[in-house]
Amino acid sequence: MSQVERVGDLAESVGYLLKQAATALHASMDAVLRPQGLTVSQYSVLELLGHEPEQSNAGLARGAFVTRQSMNEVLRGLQDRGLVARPDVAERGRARPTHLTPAGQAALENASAAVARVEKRMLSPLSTTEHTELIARLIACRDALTGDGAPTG
Amino acid sequence: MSQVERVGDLAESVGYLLKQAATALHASMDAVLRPQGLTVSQYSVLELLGHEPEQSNAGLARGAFVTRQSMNEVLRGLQDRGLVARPDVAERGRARPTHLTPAGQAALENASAAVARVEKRMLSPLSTTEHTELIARLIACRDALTGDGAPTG
DNA sequence: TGACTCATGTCAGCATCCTGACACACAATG
DNA sequence: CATTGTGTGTCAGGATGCTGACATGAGTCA
Repeated sequence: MSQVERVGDLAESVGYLLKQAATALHASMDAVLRPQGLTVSQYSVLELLGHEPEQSNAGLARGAFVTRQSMNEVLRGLQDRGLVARPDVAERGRARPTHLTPAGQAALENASAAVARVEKRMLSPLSTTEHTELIARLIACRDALTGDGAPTG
Repeated sequence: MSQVERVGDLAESVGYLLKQAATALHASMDAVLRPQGLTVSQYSVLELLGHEPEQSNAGLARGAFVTRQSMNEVLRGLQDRGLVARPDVAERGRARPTHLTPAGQAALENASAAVARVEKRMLSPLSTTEHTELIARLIACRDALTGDGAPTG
C-alpha cells in the first residue's frame, strides 16, 4: 500500500503507445491529404459534415476536439475555397448551420478514400476479430476517462 | 474494383477512436499535472529523462514527437525552474546532455504517480489479458504506419 | 413583461509548435 | 589537408490553437 506506483517501461505504456499511434496516423494522414490541398483539420470538418450535414460551428468544434474559435478559422478557410457554405444570417438563433458544397463533396470523396487507405494500411496486421476488439478496447478506455470525473485518489 | 472505399461510421473508425482516446488521455493528464505546476510536455521530458538520463535536446525531441526547436523551449522552462540541468558547454560535439536535478527527480515521482493513476483508470475496464493485447495491437498499428512509407495507391 | 440560464458567434491577446535557414562539431573520404 | 555528410543547437518568422471576455438569440420561469 505504501508502494508508490509509477509509469513503467515506456515501450509498454498504453499512454505512450496511444500517443505514438495517434502521431503516426496524423503524420500519414497529412502526407496523403496535403497533395490534395487539405490539412487534417480541414478534412475532419468535411468528414463530419459528410456524416451529419448542417452542423453549427460549435458542433463541429466538439466533433473535432478543438475550440469554437479554432474551428471558426478552419471553416473560414474552407468557405473561402468554396468547399463549404453557411448562410450569412442565422435563420434561428445565432447558429449558422454549415453544409458541403458540390466541390466540398467531391473533395471529401477523394480525401476520404485516401484516408481509408491509410487506415487500411494501419490495420493490415490485424485480423477482423482483432480489429473489432481494438475498437471495443479504445471505446472502453475513452469512456473510462471521460465518463468518470472523480479520481478521488 | 470500381467501388471507392471511404471512411465509414465515425463511431467505429479506429482513427477517430484513436484521436478520441488520445485527446481524453491528454486532457486527463493535464488535469492532474497542472496542479503540480507541470504541462504535459514538461512531464514527458521528465519521464524520458527518468528512463534514460543524459539525453540531448534532439533526442528528447524525438522521444516527445516534437521538433528540436519546440523541445528547446520546454527544456528552457524546466531549466529555469531548476528541474533539469545541462552543461553550459558541450564536452564533446554540440550536444549538451540533460539530466534531472534532485528537485526534478522529486517532481517526476509525484507527476509519474499521478499519471500512473490516470492510466490505471483508463485501463480499469480491461482485464490483464485485454491490456496486454491492446499494447500489442497498438504497436502493430504504429509499426504498420511508420515502417512502410510507400502507399503507392 | 422581466430576470435568469444556456448555447452560440466573435474579438483580442497569448502560448505553443512548426518551417526555413544557418553555424558548429565530428566522422569518413579523397 | 580539404571535402562531404550527418547530427546538433539556435535564430527568425509564421501558422495554429487556446484562454478570457463580450454580445446576441432562445428557452424557462416568476
